[in-house]
Amino acid sequence: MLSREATLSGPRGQHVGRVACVTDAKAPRADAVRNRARLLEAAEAEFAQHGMDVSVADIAARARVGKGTVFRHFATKEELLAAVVLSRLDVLIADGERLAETSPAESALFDFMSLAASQQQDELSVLTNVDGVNDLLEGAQARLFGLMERLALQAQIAGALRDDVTGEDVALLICAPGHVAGFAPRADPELWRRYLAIIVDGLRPEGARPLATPPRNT
Amino acid sequence: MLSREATLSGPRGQHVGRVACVTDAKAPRADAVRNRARLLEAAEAEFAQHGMDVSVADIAARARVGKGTVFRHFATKEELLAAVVLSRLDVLIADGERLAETSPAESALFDFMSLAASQQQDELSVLTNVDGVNDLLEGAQARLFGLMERLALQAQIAGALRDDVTGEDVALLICAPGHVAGFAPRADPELWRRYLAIIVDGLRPEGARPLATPPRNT
DNA sequence: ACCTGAACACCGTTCAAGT
DNA sequence: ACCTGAACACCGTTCAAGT
Repeated sequence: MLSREATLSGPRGQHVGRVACVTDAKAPRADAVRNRARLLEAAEAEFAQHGMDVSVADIAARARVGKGTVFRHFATKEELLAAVVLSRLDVLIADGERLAETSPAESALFDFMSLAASQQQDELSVLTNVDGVNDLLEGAQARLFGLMERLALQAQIAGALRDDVTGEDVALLICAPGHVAGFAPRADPELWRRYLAIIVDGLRPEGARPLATPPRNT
Repeated sequence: MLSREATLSGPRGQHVGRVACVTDAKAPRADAVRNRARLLEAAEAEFAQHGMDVSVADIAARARVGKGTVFRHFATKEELLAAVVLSRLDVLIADGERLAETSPAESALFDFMSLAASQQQDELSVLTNVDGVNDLLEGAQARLFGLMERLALQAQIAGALRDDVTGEDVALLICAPGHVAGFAPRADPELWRRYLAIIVDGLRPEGARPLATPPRNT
């Protein structure tokens, strides 16, 4: 067998950010980890409330640290947002993986779509728009797409999902309901469910008509 | 049902911005109208290229006017964007009104959705997000929703559209394909067609399942 | 090693001075 | 009436000085 990659095939790739092994780099200082955690918490709250418009000064103030500290932990304001999104995405994916095993095959996919859409996840938008160098995000995206692929296949076998769509298709479509419903000025905050239902109907095999445009990787 | 369609069926609402009638306000100076036109043209090009990130300085430079002139014509950078979007939306709506009369009843709606989505219209996002006081936008939005109501009704009578969706539903959903496809890093620029097709399948009567959440005005 | 706030650069917006 | 660029305020980011 290939023993070169033995390190990779270990039980569960724990992904602790950087590979901080025993003899590797020195551990970060205590106040550093505390400040980082505070920043993430403050940023999540502020971003949720005011969107991308909050000043980093406000976030720093809420976290009780100096402005400069923000940039010691995160290269840029966008990267801070990305970190927040990433952490939320992590728990979402974990929930999805649980669903994939516990929920009945023909509903797990749609249950997950509903769960994901419910958190107004423009997450994916951040994931792909901060674009470029950030490998953390690439990883999370890949992991999400993997999960979706699994859920999609499962649903297709159960006859609940049309055969001509991919996991990536479904993953991308998750963003639509929240985005679309956000345009209705002062509407029922549950309006997104309406559009998710319509999209799901479009994903079911019953009314499916052949798709002209191919997915990403044919 | 909204029966105020009568006002819409007039001979082309020309919409010249403000109602500049004969005895009304004095006509604007010649250089003012020229500069306004230049600004709109420059802004359209720059926004299309760099998105909301362009500096107003760049736009002013391209239009060959001073920075201050921008704010004499448009209260804010966002309002300038809104004006650009509004003008594009005007021609889109005109095209749609033509479609409503010439195209066969069962395809006019979907043809229009395709047309609208093809111009990566995040237009609506601007329409509703600049929010508040801007009455020009309210007007355009109302006009668009009116058109969609007409197209939707037509399609429903022809049996091409499920009965439980409104014109507003369809109008909002138009934004989804472009938005969603934008998340796929370097994909086929025609990918939006794929998601439009799926959404349209969800809008057809064949596979429709009852919607739990009601539309805006019941 | 990490924290901090003063300093810098940039950009949206305002305004006094011009025509 | 409208144009203009200098000036202002604000904010993301950097950095020298502290511990």
